[in-house]
This record gives sequence, structure tokens and C-alpha cells, in this order.
Amino acid sequence: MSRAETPRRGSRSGRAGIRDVAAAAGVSITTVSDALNGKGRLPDATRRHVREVADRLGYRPSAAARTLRTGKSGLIGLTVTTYGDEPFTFTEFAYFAEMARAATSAALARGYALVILPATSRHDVWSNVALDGTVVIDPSDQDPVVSELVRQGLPVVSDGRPAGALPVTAWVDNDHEAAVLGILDHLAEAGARRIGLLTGTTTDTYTHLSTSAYLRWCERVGQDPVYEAYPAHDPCAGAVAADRLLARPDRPDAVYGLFDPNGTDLLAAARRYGLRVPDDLLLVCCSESAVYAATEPPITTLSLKPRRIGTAVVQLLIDAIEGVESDQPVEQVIPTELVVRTSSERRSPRTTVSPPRSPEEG
Amino acid sequence: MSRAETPRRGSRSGRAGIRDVAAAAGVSITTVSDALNGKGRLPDATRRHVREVADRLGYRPSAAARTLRTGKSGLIGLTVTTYGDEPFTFTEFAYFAEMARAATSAALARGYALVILPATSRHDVWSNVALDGTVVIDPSDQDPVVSELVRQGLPVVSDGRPAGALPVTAWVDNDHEAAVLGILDHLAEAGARRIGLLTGTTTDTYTHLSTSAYLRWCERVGQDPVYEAYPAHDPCAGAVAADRLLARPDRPDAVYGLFDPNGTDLLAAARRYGLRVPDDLLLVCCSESAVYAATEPPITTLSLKPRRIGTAVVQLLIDAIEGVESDQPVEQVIPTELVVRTSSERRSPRTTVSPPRSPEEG
DNA sequence: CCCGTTTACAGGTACGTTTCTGCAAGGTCA
DNA sequence: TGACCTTGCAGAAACGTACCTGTAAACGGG
Repeated sequence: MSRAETPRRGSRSGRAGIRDVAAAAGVSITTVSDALNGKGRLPDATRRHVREVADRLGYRPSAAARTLRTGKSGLIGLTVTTYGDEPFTFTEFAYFAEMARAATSAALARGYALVILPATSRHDVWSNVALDGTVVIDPSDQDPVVSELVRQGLPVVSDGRPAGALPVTAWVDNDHEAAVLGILDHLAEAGARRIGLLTGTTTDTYTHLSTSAYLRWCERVGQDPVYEAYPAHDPCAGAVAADRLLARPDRPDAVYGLFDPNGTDLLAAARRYGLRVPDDLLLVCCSESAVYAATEPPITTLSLKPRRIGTAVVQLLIDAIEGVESDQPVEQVIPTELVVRTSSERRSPRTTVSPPRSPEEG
Repeated sequence: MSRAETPRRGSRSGRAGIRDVAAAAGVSITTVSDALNGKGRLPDATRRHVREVADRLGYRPSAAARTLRTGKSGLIGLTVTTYGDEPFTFTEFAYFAEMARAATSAALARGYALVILPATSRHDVWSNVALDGTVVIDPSDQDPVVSELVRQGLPVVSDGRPAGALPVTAWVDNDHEAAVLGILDHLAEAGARRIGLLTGTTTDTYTHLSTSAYLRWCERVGQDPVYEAYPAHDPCAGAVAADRLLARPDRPDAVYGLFDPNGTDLLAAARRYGLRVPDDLLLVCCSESAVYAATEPPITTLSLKPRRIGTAVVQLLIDAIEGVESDQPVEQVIPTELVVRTSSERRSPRTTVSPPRSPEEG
């Protein structure tokens, strides 16, 4: 035992370890651990004493050591899709911010913290952080990150229905097709004869499902599709595409924009062409932003309820981390909410906001 | 040595450990570690061989063990102020989202990941995660979290000049006073005779500095202050306050709004009172949102350059974590940018829309 | 008074790395 | 040929915690 010679290195480092607490309290390491974690059989006197000494020394247990020992880190990954260098998506900016906020809140309420990680890892940041599970947003078809995580046995919950046979633990999504059909019916009811779509060139599930729902609706009602697609990650391209759409010879008398900024872009384009909203042009866009309540005129929006999605995703993930293993994937569909405002009310341009109408659910 | 009896537990768990790699490659643990980390003196043949075996086994080093051993986790905390249950601030929503995005990006580029943590910890999430340092946003006067972090010897960099004698390692901020003075001068030059302010009731540094700069400017030019304050975290209160401001008998002919949604709120209020912008009312607000480029009319905004702030904060923090200890606090002031649009141009109300801001940033 | 049981703790091992130290084998030079 | 250096690797000690396994002392019943 060369222990006697080493001069008690605990006090060297600034931080006090569990050993220092044990020595100061005159008990063993085990007793300190049990006292602080509420385990073992200790009289309350000892427990209090240990706790008090620990407080006095400013003892903070090492998260790394605890994680190594217990196998649980209390950390949840949140993947963000990246366009070029920047993480997060541009198009779903408010959506993502709201969703992340709800997810953070829900995670913290259950004692977990969120780690923001890029869907594509340049450096291997992924293996540098011990995760208990991961939330992925809109995973692509054969996402290598997801596969790797699943292979490691980590639970993965996705926001957005996984494309292909991606083996996620659970997923949460809206019924995008129903939402689009609901909007198109709403516009038709308001008197629209030719409904246009502002969509994206990207191949993500949201864009794809929404666009194909639009096309099927057109086919059903016998309308020629009128749509413009643009790279949704480019903030400038949206305004240009909105302009193109209204400049067409077969100009639509109603437009649904799939992305958050489309509302202002379409409104500005309509002004340039002298089109009055909603008299000459009905407008709806998918957005979580509050600005559309105060525009002139206020614009009808479809909310994907990111708060509920963020909360649900985290709850499912933590359940999978802690709880019973339900080996079959859990799927959860969150209803969307159409906030009807003046921009889509042709007949009676009231200024009051209609109560939110939720489309039928699947 | 009871080693011989224990039946090689490495293969039990799903994940392969460094021991399994060593055994499979026919070398020692040391050699595996050295080979994978580029340390030690090993011939390239050995290095390649080990790497290949590790790949074949799908070996991922345990982040917890590495952190425990090295003392570095590669994790940076990002504190968000909370109002009630929800993290993030409402008022600086776009600001925070942009800032967090830039911070995430900068951190990832240097091999670090961001952990979102609440400024107030209900559960002790803080001690459950091993941090190398922390970014705090707008720390309050005697922030207990910051004090505790500093006491632990962790570097802390704040977005926003620390109030009081908060011992942060470094901070980054705008020159809010100069920004406000610049805006007021700009409005006065455009012909404003009585400039109003839409401000907040909160006591944070941004609100306080901006308001007192306004008051001093009023004193200097001999104008009676005309301002309304509201709880900035309440999204509805802003519209009400904007209305109050324009309903006053001493109605201002120009208004600066300190918070992001103030632009749309003021514009809507102006419409209700039949005030034309910019003819009857000049408008400026502090915002990072792109919608103000497409409103009718486009609104002049002050950008606090959150991208640059987020990047700078992270760079300073990582420098402090890794680099030379510059024992004196590093202070960095980021210039603001006034994006002049129609709403503050009295003389020449052009109808051209300013070009949208391009994603690349200085 | 003795034995079984509970109480209150201590010892020691394992979690999976990194890294310091050691140690043969082979080469170089006087 | 012996002293000495370099190369190529292995052994083993930490890092700080949690928990399993002991084990004395106190206690109660017969």
C-alpha cells in the first residue's frame, strides 16, 4: 500500500470530491453517497450531518463519474438539419424555435437537458457526448445518424413520420395531407375557383406530402394545378417565387403557402400587382408566427402546433429511456389548427377572428 | 487475480469497449488508445490495423469515461431566461433564435456542443451535466447560477454587460446607448418633432440602458419624454401599449419600439388611428425579423447582430476553456446596424423594397 | 445467557477511458 | 563487446462515483 505516502490529493483540485466530504464528516464514502442520494439505511441525524458538511464544502458530484457508473447521463440529443454551415432550418424558423422551446421545457421538467447536435457531424461531436436518447427532426430516408444511434441501442424519437424503413422508437407528426385538403376545401368554400400552391423544391416529407395532397385534390375537383416551387432554405427565393406565381397568365385567385415567410411575401407580391386581399386573392400560409394577426389584412394561418409536438416527442423519448419497453413503435398524430383570419374570408370580411377550426383527425 | 474466472464481460453489453478492440486486434489497451487518438509511437501498420478492427466492431469510446479521465466534456451550457415555465424569452424571440443558432454553429465548428439550461434550476439539472463552460444571456445582478459556476472555476461568458460586480470571464454586448441615440437622431433628422418610446417594465440591462438613454436625449434636446412601458414577456400587452401610446393627447409623431413585435403592433395601432406611415408617424423598432422588409410600408429596424454576438461569445468562451488565461475580463462591443426603410423616411417615401438580408454574415 | 435479527456503517470493486512508467528487442557508437 | 539510445508496445494507476457485500454493535425474545 503506497497509499500512506500519497498526501491526500483530494484537496489539491479546487473541487471537493466525495472523499473530502467523507473525511470531513468522519464517515465513509458509502455513507456519503447513501446519505446524499437517499439510499441505504441511515438515521436522519447522519443524513443531515453529511448533507450539511457537503453543503459547507460546496460539494458537487461529478456528472461524468455518475454517468460512467450509472450509465445514465440525463442528456437528450436534439438534431437540427443544417443547410450549409448553419444549423436549424430557415423555412421553419418559428416552428423550430417553438418546438425546441417546448421540448426543452418538457425535458427540464423531467430532469433532462437538451443537447443541440447537427444532423450531419463534421467532427465526431456525436461520440463525444453521452446521450440517453435522441430527438430527430425530419429524418431523411436512410439517415446514417439515426441508424448508428439505433445500433447503439439508444431510443430515437422523430418529429415527422420517418421515411422509408427507418427504425425509430416512436414518432410524432401532423396529418399533413388532411391539413392541406382542409385548407383547400376552406378556400373553395370561400369562393376560390383556382387555388395555387407555393411549395418547395426540397425532398423532405412535409413538402412532399403536402404537394402530393394538393395535386390529388386538384385532380379530384378537376382543377389544373398552379404552383411554384423554390428552394425553401433561401430566404430571398420565396419572394421571387411568390411574384412568379402571381405573374402567371393562369393567375390563381387563392394561394396556400407551405412555408412561414410566404404570407408576407405573397402579401407584398399582391400589392405589387394591385390585387386586394381577400377580394381579389385569398391567402393562407403555414406559420407559427404571431405577426400574421396584425398584418393588413390579417392572414389565415395553419399552425402545426409545434409546442404540442415538442412536448409529445420528449415525453415519448423519456418514457422509452426510463420506462417499459413497448417494442412496437409508438405513433402519435397531433391535430393541426387553422386560424381563420380576414385573408381567407371572401364573403364577409369581418375583422374578428374566427374560432380555430381543427380538421377531422385520423 | 480473479480475472481468469470472470467470463469476459465485455461482450455482454451491446456496446464494444476498448478492451474488446484490444483483444480482437491482439494488442494492449494502451495501443488501441494511442492508435485511435494519434498518440504514442506506433508504426502506421499497427495504427491502421487497430483502426480497422475498431471500425469492424463498431467501437465508440465512452464519452463519460473520457470526460471523467480528461476532465473535459466538450459541452457548453447555454442559459436561457425563463418566464414562468417556458424557457427562452418571448420578447427577444428572433434575437435569441439567431443568437443560439450562431452560437451552436460556432461551437460545433470547434468540436463543442451546446446544452440548453434554464437560468433557474428547479431540479438540479446543472450538476447533472459536466460542462466545460457556460454562456449566460443577460445575467441578473447577483445571479446565483453564475456565482456558483465561477466558484467551481468554470469560465462564464455573458451576452450582455454583467450588472453589478458579476465576475464573468468575458462579455459581449452592443452599445445600446449609442444605438438609441443614433435612432433618435435619425428620426429627428427625418423631421420628427416629438419622439415616443415603447419600452418594457422589466429591469434587465437592455431595457434600462435604452430607456435612460432616451430620457437623457430628451433632456438634451428639450423634449418632454413620451413613453409607454409594458411587461415585455406578455405578447398581448405590446399591442395594448402601442395603442395607449398613440392615444395620448401628446401623441408622438415618431416612435421607437424596443422589442421585436412592436413594429407590427405600432403599425396596426397607426392604422386604427388613421395615421399614415411615414407621413404622419415615423416608425423604428428593434428586431431581427425579416418580415419588416415586406410590411406595408417596410419598417426601419435596428439589428443587434445576434449572429455576431453568438459567435463572439462562443469564441471567447472556448478560448478561455482551451487557451491562455487572460486574467482580466475581456469585453467586446458589437456594433448595431440600422436598416433604414420607408417607415422612417419622411422626405422621400420610396416604394422600393430593400433587398432581403443575405444569409452570409460578417 | 445465547442466538437470531436489525441497524449503521465500511471496504472494495467496477464503470471505460487516458496516460505515466516500464521493459524488452534491436540498432549505434566508442 | 558493453554502454546507451530508439522503437514498439504492455501494465497499471488513476478519474469520482454507486452499489454489492460484509461486519461489528445493539437489540429483543426465549
